[in-house]
Amino acid sequence: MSIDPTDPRSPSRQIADDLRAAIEAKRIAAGEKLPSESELVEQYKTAPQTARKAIALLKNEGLVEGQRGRGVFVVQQPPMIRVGSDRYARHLRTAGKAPFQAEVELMGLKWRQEVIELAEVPAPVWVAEWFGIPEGTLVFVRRRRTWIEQTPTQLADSYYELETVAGTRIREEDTGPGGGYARLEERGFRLTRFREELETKMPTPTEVSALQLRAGVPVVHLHRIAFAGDRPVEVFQSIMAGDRHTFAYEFDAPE
Amino acid sequence: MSIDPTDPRSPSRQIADDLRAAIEAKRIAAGEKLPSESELVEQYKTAPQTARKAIALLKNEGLVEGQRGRGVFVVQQPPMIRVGSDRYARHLRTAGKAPFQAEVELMGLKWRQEVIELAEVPAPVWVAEWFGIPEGTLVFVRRRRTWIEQTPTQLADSYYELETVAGTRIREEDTGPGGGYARLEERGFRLTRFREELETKMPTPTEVSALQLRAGVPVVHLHRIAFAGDRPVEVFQSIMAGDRHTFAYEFDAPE
DNA sequence: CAGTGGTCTAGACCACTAC
DNA sequence: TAGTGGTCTAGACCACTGA
Repeated sequence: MSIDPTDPRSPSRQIADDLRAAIEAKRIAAGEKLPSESELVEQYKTAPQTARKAIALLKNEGLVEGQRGRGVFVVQQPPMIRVGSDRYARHLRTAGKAPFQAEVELMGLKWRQEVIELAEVPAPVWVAEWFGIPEGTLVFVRRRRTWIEQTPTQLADSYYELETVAGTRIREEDTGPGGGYARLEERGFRLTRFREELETKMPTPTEVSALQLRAGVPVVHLHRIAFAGDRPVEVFQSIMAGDRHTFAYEFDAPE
Repeated sequence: MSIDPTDPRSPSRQIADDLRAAIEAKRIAAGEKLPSESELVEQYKTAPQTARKAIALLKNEGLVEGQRGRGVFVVQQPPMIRVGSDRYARHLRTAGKAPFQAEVELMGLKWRQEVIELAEVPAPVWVAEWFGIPEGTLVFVRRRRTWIEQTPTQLADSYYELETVAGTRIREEDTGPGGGYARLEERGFRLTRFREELETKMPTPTEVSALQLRAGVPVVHLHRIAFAGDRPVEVFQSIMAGDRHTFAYEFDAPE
């Protein structure tokens, strides 16, 4: 392994490509250590900063992770949580499970929610649009962070019109068995339909620390609207760690 | 604006945070130029490499884009293509539109597909699993790249069992009006159900060049299985540019 | 031709780990 | 204490843009 000066790829790129190939061919397995910076310098006869840059490229792809004083290691992919369109099944709610909880417990994992904020706030534009109310009207928001085992995985905000949640446990820390959706149904909002929209992008630094994301891990922005008949009763936004979630939808062929 | 040595954030991070704030507050609008490297060096009284690193951080977030000889510019978000669960509607196929085509033309955009490979290949593991056949059995694959206007947006592979596509136009460059699904239905496979699975990750360098991705743009891996009754007739994989697609699913509340 | 970004070289200090 | 990664400083060359 050495650098080919006639290669149009820059030296740092060549080193990165070599290492990536080694990782993909499992010559360096998940959890194993990459050659150290000084070893790369010696192997490739290059400057330390060039070796560093090669490693930086791999970090930004989410393939490797540096640990100060120890080395750079091939990332162990964390277990994926499958988020499916069948998780809103009513039978789960009547069994006292909130949608996300059901999903996670199915995989034998421990689940925890941390309530960050319960407040009345002026409705953001897109929330107001779904509710069909003027922008800035007061709405109730539940902000929370979801943990699975020891890792945060999701930042979730649920918005409700004030009269929808007046006097319900949705305004309290603990919404009770079955979660918020169970409380809505008790209030007579029979949830009939859901709409979900997904986007992906790189996280902001705030998101990186709130979700303890490694470099090179994108996030998924999930928007959900829960309908009771034609009426949107909950508008939901979630930012989820991209390396810990897959999304599955199953549907019949529309006519 | 200057660097605070007591701040726990590193200088490059402080500069990046300042610039990001300016971008988010639209003090620097989309398409506008950031201060040049030398201007940053002067403003913050720092070394050029530190300013460079700050800019590199923003690039990896997909917020800015460097243009050699011109400057660093705030990224213009490209228009998003909405990929919805209603795009498989049969009435579109009978109208001669392939699913993706219908979606895109609805937005008034021009659409083009470039066939990369038509071949019989040994089935990859996950494809074999869905078809319920031994790994390595020969299957037919259509690999193609989809362009919208002047930009590539999707790398798509469709897998079929050999007997499913024998003697059909699915094996040819041009599948004819309504696309591959229309041909399957003509053959008697009435498509009744779809399953889609989504994941997101950072692209490989190969994907970066094939999709002409900017730094800091993740990709979405979409897997789809098309069922005729209980039988999977097409297994599909697509890698899509994360900054050009949103995904929308609408479904009734399961019982 | 001056200005700008992209990359490399060279050397330094710090924080942390493992022995 | 030696080895490792993380960051900064300093200086250089090249490729490209725009006046």
